[in-house]
Amino acid sequence: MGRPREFNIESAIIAATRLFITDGYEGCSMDRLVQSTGIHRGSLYAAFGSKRGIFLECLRTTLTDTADPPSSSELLLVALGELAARDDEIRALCAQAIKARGENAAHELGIQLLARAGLNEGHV
Amino acid sequence: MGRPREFNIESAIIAATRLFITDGYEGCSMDRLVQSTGIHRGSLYAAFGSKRGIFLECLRTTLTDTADPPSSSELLLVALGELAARDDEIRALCAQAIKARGENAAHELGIQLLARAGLNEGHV
DNA sequence: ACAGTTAAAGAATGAACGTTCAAGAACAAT
DNA sequence: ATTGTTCTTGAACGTTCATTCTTTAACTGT
Repeated sequence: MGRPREFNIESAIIAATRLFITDGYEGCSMDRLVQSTGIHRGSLYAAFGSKRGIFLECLRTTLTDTADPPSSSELLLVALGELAARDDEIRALCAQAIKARGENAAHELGIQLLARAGLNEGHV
Repeated sequence: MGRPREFNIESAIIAATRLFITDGYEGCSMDRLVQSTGIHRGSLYAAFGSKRGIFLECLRTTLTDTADPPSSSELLLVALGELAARDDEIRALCAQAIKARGENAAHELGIQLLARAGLNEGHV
């Protein structure tokens, strides 16, 4: 029933995740999301409801699907830095992920924060 | 020569710093900066040149004036999370501050990141 | 063939953004 | 008193933002 969906929602999430990681949440516009996912505005809104909805789905997928913590930390970093303080649902997701990381979660996040900022060990 | 400046530039920096810390860089609009510093648009632009100029001055002041690292870490966190990767001048300032913090800079930043996100030890 | 339903497509919407500008006000120097 | 300079003030600018809406296309069931 109805016209079939032409885009793959999973690859859209992957593309959006990549963009959120490189540009941050506020730094990433819907225009860029439309452009980089290859999915049109209306379709994105029909599928996710809002920009926040897209991010939420990316975060959920990343945190549950990704086996090794380091690679899922990048989006977690964005969530913690820009969204968690003001968004209960996102904060809860973050809290859960951090608890799962155990003792040195803070240390690893700090390292990743520096790496993301372009401040790797030694070379300024 | 000329009309004397009526506002105190240092207290403007303090007010702006507070706002940047609570709202982040992108999350803090010029409207709110105008409102919370009590200085009018034109005057802010005359004094700092741009929104980035305001932030840069806040960061410089915070990093050099503040004796204890923890309290200056909050703005550093904002700089690292939103600006450093794309802004050479800000990245250089951050690099210097981090070098000065020594070995466990990353660990302390991670802790502060979690605190800022509202994820303090234990209570979710 | 024809409803009925769902997706694609992108123009349109209004609010919010950072920034600039023109007018007036307050001072020093002549 | 006049000129030159600097600051104040807030309206206005063009752009970009997230979101909505309308139209058209593609499919299923009758």
